[in-house]
Amino acid sequence: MADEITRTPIYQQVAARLAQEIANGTYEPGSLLPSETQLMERYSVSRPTARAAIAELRQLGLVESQHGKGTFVRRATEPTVTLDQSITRTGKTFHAYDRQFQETEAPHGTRIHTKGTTSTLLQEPDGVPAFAIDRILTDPTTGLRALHRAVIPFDTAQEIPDLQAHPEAGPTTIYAQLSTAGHTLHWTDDIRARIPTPDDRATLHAPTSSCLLVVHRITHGADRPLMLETLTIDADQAHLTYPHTAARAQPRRA
Amino acid sequence: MADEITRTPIYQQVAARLAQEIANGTYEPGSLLPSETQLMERYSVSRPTARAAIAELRQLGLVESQHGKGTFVRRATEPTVTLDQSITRTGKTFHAYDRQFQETEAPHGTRIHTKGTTSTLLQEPDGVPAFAIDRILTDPTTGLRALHRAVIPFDTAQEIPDLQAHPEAGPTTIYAQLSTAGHTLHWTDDIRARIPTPDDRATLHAPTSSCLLVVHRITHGADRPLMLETLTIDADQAHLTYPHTAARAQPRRA
DNA sequence: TATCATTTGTTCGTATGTATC
DNA sequence: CGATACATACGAACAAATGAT
Repeated sequence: MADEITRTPIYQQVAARLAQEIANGTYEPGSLLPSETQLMERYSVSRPTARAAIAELRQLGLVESQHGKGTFVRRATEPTVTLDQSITRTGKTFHAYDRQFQETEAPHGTRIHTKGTTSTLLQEPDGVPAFAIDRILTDPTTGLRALHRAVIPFDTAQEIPDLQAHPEAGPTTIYAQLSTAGHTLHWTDDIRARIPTPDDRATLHAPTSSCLLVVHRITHGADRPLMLETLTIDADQAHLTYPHTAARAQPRRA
Repeated sequence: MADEITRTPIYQQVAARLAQEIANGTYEPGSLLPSETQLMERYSVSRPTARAAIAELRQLGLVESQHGKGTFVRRATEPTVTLDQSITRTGKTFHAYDRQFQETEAPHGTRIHTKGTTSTLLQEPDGVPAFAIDRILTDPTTGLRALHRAVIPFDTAQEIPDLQAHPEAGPTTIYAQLSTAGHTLHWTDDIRARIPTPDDRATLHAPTSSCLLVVHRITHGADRPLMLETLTIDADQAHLTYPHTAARAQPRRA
């Protein structure tokens, strides 16, 4: 690289140049990037440097390497699955995003004590006993997998016999139970994003995923949070939509 | 590493072990991880292997390296800034998240032709002429920076003299203008997450950021999309909240 | 089926640059 | 200035996956 003065590392210069060539179409989506050996010759760098440049592109999500085959330019991949996050009701029946998913495995319930973010979102101290029900949801048309966890404090479950007997019911079923028990429900969705752990990638079957969207949905009664749902999806494959309107401004609760 | 049989790479074994020791508190948040030289001795590996292990932890967001000082265990960092994404109005005045931000620089307007995701979200073909107004917003209490881009098709601007004269007005101002022009407004937020480019990191002043949250907000009139806003923030520092209630289920527009 | 060339993955060794204290 | 630490860069070797011969 003809750059002796600036302090930009060589591998970043190579990466930047390759990124530009991908952007302008020199290397087309789906095509093979030059092999490490070829990059060594072309840019007069060592193999570790060529590898570092490719690693940079991988981290940016521009390319994908396959052992024994080569490094491919990733196709610009817009998230395809749209998750409408609005909740609707018709009479006593609630509808939410879980309607578009199938359960591939039986839900797995455990008893936990809340802590950390869970406690914060439920506005409870740490150590409150609760049911935790984990599910793997699958979108049948695309194969997208999502992780769903529902956390139901014992306090909430105790009010409602049906809920206590079957905490592993689906969220919309629980909404209906809470509603018929006299609660006026509203929700707060809390949306974050984070890097997947290797475990996340395995359970979501998304080995190349780069970011996860995490939606915490808190179901509120009139005075306090009643349950917490957490939905985790691959941000490369799915995105969220929220239809909404302007509400009349009102004095906020403390 | 006493592992001659399994095919797990050594650097991943070291990384997994360090990750566990970080999780169980052997290495406390904020403390210094053993240096590369120490890791070489402790695990009987070479420097590149020790470095690869640390790189793995960096990618998982568990540690942060500082040139000349060492590698530190990152404090478990919950996003601190909460962006309430609801829109409220009092009379003719609209309020949105932009109320909690300051503009550090003057907005930068250009004329563009829509393409790609922008066209899709505006439900227009590619090549439609539009104003694009870019802003850098700053939360004064925390220093969080956010990127904001408003895309206003000429079709929308032409209806409204004030808007055409000053397309660089803030979103809530534009909502008011559209509303007084007779439009009944509603919004659809489209939420995605992606890895930051080096440019993103620079403009957001978030060199260690791992994921970005991207919110596309489409302002709809009665029949068609009127404008598109895009808000980009560091997911490590901020999260979004959407308060909502169950709407009556209604037949959907095609 | 077996072999071989190609390609990426892993691991070692070593040297130099540069930031920090 | 020197010691320590991470960053960059080169060279070399072998392993493992892939596809073609």
